[in-house]
Amino acid sequence: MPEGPSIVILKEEVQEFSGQKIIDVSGNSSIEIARLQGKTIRKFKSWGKHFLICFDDFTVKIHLLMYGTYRINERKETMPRLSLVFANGEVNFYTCSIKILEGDINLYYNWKVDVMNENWDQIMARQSLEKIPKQMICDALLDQDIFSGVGNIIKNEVLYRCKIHPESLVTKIPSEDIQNLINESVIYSFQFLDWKKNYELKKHWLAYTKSSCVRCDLPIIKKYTGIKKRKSFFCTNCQNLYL
DNA sequence: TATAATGTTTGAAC
DNA sequence: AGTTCAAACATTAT
Repeated sequence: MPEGPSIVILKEEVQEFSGQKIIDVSGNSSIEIARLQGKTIRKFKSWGKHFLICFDDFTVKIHLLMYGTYRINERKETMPRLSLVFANGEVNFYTCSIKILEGDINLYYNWKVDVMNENWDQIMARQSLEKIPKQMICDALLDQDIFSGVGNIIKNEVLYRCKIHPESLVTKIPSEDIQNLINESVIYSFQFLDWKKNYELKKHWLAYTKSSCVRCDLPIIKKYTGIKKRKSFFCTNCQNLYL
């Protein structure tokens, strides 16, 4: 379910509940959800893959992890982890991680590292990459403290677009290619957003889950790469390996 | 039916 | 004590 763009969609879909009072709360979350009863939602925010429900003095952080889902104005068969009912509807979250962050949300998050945030700072991304010269770029792209919101699909697609082999070492990649990669991580994330809204995300995949390269027709290599051992899909003919 | 998949935290092991 | 790694969590489509 969730890479950054999917959380942005979630945020947009619940806007009708922004400013609403929670008239009923339930769910099997381990947090003290009764605390939300009667509270008014001040704002919905997102930071990468984190979905944030902000109240006056605290914030509920929801992470959909790999299998998390949600329903708006409908329910699944299973009990929600968290269900919020308002005068004008309800939102239900399933199989997700939920935590409460006390106090000012700005003290928890650096908005500059969220590729889809208005405060995204590509200079900071460059600087962060300079601090991990020996890492593989496939790991760096998944680093939520550098490219918050980027997941395995975006990782693979951006590397393919930029013609960079996922196992390339950060410091060995030419500066222009690094810059291109940073730019594309944002561009692709917003395209992902549009495509997903139109239910045509998969149609645009060039490398992820593909079996042959659309540029040269040679086989796409599938391999668990880097420290994070997430699967990479790449063309050894079209993507340069910098070691 | 077994497998793999858009992810992260935790705690054991070293 | 600091680092590393695999297990755990959990759902659905192929």
